[in-house]
Amino acid sequence: MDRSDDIPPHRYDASLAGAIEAKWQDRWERERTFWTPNPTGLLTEDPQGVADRPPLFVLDMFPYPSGAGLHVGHPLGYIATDVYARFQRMQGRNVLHAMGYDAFGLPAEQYAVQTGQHPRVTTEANVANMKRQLRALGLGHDPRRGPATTDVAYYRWTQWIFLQIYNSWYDAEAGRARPIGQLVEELRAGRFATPDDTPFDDLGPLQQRELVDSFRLAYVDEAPVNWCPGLGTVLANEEVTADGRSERGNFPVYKRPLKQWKMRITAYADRLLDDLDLLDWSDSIKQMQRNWIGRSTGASVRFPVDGRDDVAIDVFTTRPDTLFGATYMVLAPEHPLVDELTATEWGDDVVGDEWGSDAPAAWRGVFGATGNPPDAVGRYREFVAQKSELERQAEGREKTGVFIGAFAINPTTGRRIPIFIADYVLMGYGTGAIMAVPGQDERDWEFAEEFDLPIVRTVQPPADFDGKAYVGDGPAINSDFLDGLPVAEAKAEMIRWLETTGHGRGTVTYKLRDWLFSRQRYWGEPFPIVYDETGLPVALPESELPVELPEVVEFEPATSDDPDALPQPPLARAEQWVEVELDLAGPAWAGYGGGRRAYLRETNTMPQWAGSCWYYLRYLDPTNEDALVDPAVERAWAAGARGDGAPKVGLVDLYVGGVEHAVLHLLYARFWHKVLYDLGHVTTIEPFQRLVNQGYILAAAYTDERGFYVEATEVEERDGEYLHDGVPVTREFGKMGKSLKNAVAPDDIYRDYGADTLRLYEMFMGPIDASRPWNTADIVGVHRFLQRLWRNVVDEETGAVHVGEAPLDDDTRRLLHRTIAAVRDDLGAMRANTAVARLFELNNRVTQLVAEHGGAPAEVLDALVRMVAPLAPHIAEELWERLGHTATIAYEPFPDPDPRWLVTDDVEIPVQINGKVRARVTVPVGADDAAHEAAARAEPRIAELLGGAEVRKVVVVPGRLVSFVVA
RNA sequence: GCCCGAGUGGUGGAAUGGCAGACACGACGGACUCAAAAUCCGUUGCCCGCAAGGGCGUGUGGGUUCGACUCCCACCUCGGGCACCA
Repeated sequence: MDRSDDIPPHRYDASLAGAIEAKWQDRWERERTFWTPNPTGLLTEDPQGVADRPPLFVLDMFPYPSGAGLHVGHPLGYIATDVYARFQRMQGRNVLHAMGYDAFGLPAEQYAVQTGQHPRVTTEANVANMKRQLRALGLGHDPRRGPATTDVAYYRWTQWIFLQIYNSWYDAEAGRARPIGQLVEELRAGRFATPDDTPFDDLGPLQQRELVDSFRLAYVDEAPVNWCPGLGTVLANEEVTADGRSERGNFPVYKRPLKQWKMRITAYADRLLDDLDLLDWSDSIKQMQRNWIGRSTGASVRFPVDGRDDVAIDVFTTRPDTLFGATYMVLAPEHPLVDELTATEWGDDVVGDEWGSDAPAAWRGVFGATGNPPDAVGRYREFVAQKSELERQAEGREKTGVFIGAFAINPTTGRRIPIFIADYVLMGYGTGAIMAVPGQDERDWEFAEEFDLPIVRTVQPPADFDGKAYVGDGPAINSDFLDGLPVAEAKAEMIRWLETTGHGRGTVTYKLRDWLFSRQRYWGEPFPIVYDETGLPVALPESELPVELPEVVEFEPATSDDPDALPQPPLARAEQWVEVELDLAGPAWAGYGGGRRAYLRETNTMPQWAGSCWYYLRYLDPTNEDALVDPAVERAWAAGARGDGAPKVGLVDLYVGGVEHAVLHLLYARFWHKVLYDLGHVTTIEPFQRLVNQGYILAAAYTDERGFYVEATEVEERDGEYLHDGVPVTREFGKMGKSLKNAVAPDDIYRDYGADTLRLYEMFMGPIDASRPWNTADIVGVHRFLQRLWRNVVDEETGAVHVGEAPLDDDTRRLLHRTIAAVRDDLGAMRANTAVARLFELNNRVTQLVAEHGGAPAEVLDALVRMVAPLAPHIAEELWERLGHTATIAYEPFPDPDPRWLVTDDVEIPVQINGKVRARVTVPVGADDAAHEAAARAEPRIAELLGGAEVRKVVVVPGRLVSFVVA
């Protein structure tokens, strides 16, 4: 017999779910259900009448529109925010929720390289496919507010923001960015040093420009950068892995000095660090940002060079208290002073090319075995340059280096101490030079042992200490005026001494480096920058925006295996675009511009992070052609309060996304937001008030005996063994995706169960911030719930609605109101998993009532359907309509619990004897302690167990428990 | 090495000082059925016991408390971040 004949015609199965879902998605679109009104501008239309409600901005980290489409891991966060946003709409908020696309970037470009098809074509096709997949989930987004970063109308404003940053400088004294014009005023007023102390207006135009450019928040710098020939582009520090490879593609990365754009994020280090305290983010993410910024407090100390009064070496140390124990110095191999200290000629003397009679052979080591100091330095630098980052790792911490023939003077002891170069000192941190204190630093100890250098303890280790360098606390020794002081006090005292004597001062250093901002790619935002005949950059005026990407034949930068290959951006090949004649009126102080002249365009493009740094701002006012965002619109959405009622400092109320952006996107976006704040374009000091990092969806992945992944869908389980084509394979769990061949497409789940089931399953799997393994077999549980819910309203055979047939008994009423209270709490706190469990319980009760009475009380069904609406909106809309309502349920009030039904007359509590539960008794609510104890003692089993024993103590927690302690 | 986070039934998980295992999957048993599917009902942490009942139990070991999955100390395992950062 054909099975389908047996299925009742009105059963909630995948095909009915599909029909219901399509119906409501169409209707939401047609009725503009999720259009969110702005107070002014082009988006004031208010079809749902919610403009006066308190605002709430809910945001997802927007997706990259990949050609592979979505798998069920992607929408986890989108469903969570949708549930939250829908819940808040039912709580009376005007909710802004939308979805754009982060569409610049490598994959589209690489695909274009392979196929010759323009990246815009594939990008747009991918965006369309992803929109279709997301629409099928029933996400309540305002469809007008989701730009793609590749839209010219969007990246015009990315370029505009770049100009704002370029035309700003950081006034450290004021603690904020200011327009570049105000810098010129300050320079004229003599606030900052000028070359040779020449008054600013007496400097030549070129010198003026160079001086001003050196202050800008976006600047061109020639410095060692991460050059990745395999990708043909340079990369930010954040995009390079610990083993010196590109995060994308895993190609080797080399440090090369190249002229590149940078952004002065380091100017904001303190604010980026300190303002974390104002944000509702997880401690782990805050900690990751703190570590990345890496603020260390200590001192900078100036060491004179022996025999040279024209040079001194500045070091940074976090342990100024150990200065008496500094027995040698180390410079980074590429430190600029090295050449000078080993120069064969300076002044009238010739000293630097001799080892000197007091240099033991051990100091010269293998690199200085023959020849003079310049030879040794040259050999060592060559040795270091050859080492890839990977080799450095593999060698571990083995110390290498060489004495350079010069000595410095320890300012506390007056003793001559030798100067070394070694690659354990990094040019990029602090001053690129250290004072070495082997007694209190493990690395210095190892180096001192290797090169037979003196070791002086300046902190007394405990008696039982048998290690080498002692890094703990203790009284200072061998340190003259510091002796006896604990570390913290000794630090403070030494800083006082340094500042009094002029040998140094207290100071702060950061691990954070300026952000490398240019890439040699095609598919990114062009810079609004041209170069004149001086080779210095000139910013285009706003009227020249947008600078559109030129058409090119080849999209690929030159890639290479050769670490010495040079970057060749694809835009450089668009010669007609690069060479441009413009009439640019420059500022008077710089003396350029005026009349049509030839310029060359910048051929680098911006990194993918540029567009994602500010997209949330554009969601506010996506069609505004006159401003990034209308100030009145920005103010309106910034006006909300935090959950606890305190004013918020971050614009976005709730931001949900993956933890992988902890130090990339989230740091860059905070930086841009703060610049925009300083310049008066936004009114909040932070972009994201509350951040939730959703976990990953994991899935079983299988490897064959060679270690290769096999298609997870083709693996069968037999007697606890996993077989692929009959061959045993090994199971592991990993993040769902293409690379592990374990992706599950949402389209398959829609087809078998419907989108509401998928939404509910993803929410029910576990807490939002935990990773959870996907298990298709578990989906039937939530699908059955929806079937039962459906059947509790609609007769499967006739399609008729049956409600009101059952009386509403007190137990059910109590369960109803307890459920309302719990679900409301859970959804407000983004604990959808437990909210779903509560709804299961209530629905199971309703199912019993329907079985007994042929229908459920209308009051219960009404509340149940409202509570289900945020989680499974399509079925809720359909049931709501069948229950006789005409308007969408999306803005219906979420049910309120009736406090009278949250309390009961009696409560059953446990009775413990010596901490073990021995019985339960029922006591009236509000009974006093004595009544509790009496009820407990009256319970036969307790009476028996207490028997003649001596009760030493009775603990009563009214309404919770009674606990006897017996001897 | 340093800094976070996690460890609870066969499985996903719930409980944040007060009845451990809510809810769900799976499994087992039953009703319906010629049969199966679907649906509905029941049982389901482990051990002893016919039962009443008892013992054990939240990674390991200790501690605080009348009472600990929850707080404290030490350790183990797994996951994440950083890593010669002076």
